[in-house]
Amino acid sequence: MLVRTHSWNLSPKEAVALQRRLAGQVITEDRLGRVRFVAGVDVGFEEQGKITRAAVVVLQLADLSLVEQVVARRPTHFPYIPGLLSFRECPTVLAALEKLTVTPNLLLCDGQGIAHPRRFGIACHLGVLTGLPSIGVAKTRLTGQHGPAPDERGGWTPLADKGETIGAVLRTRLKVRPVFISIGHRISLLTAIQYVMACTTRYRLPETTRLADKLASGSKKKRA
DNA sequence: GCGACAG
DNA sequence: ATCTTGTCGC
Repeated sequence: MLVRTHSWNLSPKEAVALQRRLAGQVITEDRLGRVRFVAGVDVGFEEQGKITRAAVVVLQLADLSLVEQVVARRPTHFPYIPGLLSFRECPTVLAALEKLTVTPNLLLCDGQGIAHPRRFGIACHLGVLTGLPSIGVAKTRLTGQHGPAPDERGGWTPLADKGETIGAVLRTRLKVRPVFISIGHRISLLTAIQYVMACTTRYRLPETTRLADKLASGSKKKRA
């Protein structure tokens, strides 16, 4: 598939300025058609961090069966700085997305969407650059406050910051720590929660994320 | 100044 | 994220 892009050779200050500008392009309401293919995106590292490895898997939403999987590797060019994660991971993820022959209708990203200091986490960045609806699925919190999430599967409580709801703390399974869901692009929070649950079967994380994670980090020499 | 801090 | 073995609990 084709993707938009921009310079990635930026200083942290320039990156922050770009986030403030691109944040204005995020669409926070449902603007997605029928969702048939859902993609999962994840990133891993090789050579002690020297190489960034991005994996994208495309599943058929109906039965969560694997339709396509691609991997891309690039030299790591930006450090990990809380709030600027996308500048470290996007270039390689975009390279992987360009290899896809099937265009997904929705992107589930590993990290935050608008639940970010400048409301522009990696899910927003990937959504805006691809033009695809996207959702941020993070394992831990970056910013915002919240109460306890309900115990039952599918239960959630708002993640708030400065008076606004920026996401949901969602219990995907009974007795497991909740995940942090937030809007990436072209989708509402309620719809995002429904798709995340639709992609989650017997584990805490959605199948898209699990398969992408396996491809991004577990194929070189780890688990048997 | 101090504490927080996606992956 | 990554470096790393066994171990506690459902």
